Amino acid sequence: MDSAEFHAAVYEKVRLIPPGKVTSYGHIAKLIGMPNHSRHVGQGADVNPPLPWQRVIGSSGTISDRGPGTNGAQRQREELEAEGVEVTVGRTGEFRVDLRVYGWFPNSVDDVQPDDHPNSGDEE
DNA sequence: TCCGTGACGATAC
DNA sequence: CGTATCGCCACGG
Repeated sequence: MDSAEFHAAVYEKVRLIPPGKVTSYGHIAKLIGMPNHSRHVGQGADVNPPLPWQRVIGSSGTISDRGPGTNGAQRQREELEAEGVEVTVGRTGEFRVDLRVYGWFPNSVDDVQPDDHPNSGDEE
């Protein structure tokens, strides 16, 4: 698979993420059949069109910080909250989403159905 | 070719 | 929750 195909595959998955939900880079990588390319998923972020990357965060529910001076993470937080996603802020200023509530991790995009509730019966 | 680096992941402590 | 280590792979120097 070429890098172009890779990015295209990532694009298809990311655009399927429903509003009010978030997933992780690793899961996107798994969906496209490359579970070890988690880092490349994010790496292609700047070469892809304006995808809803705000819904793609780390496996721990943390939003990556692009470094000081960048308001990207802050913007993502606002975008997510606008969609109804509760974003918390740690003492070190990191943004965090509760994956137990807002996580979107279907076994495959083929498993995603309009009438389905992939997150039903959660909580623990 | 090797090395450093990176919107990552998982495990160990 | 924090740091440390290893694994993964593409890119540039």
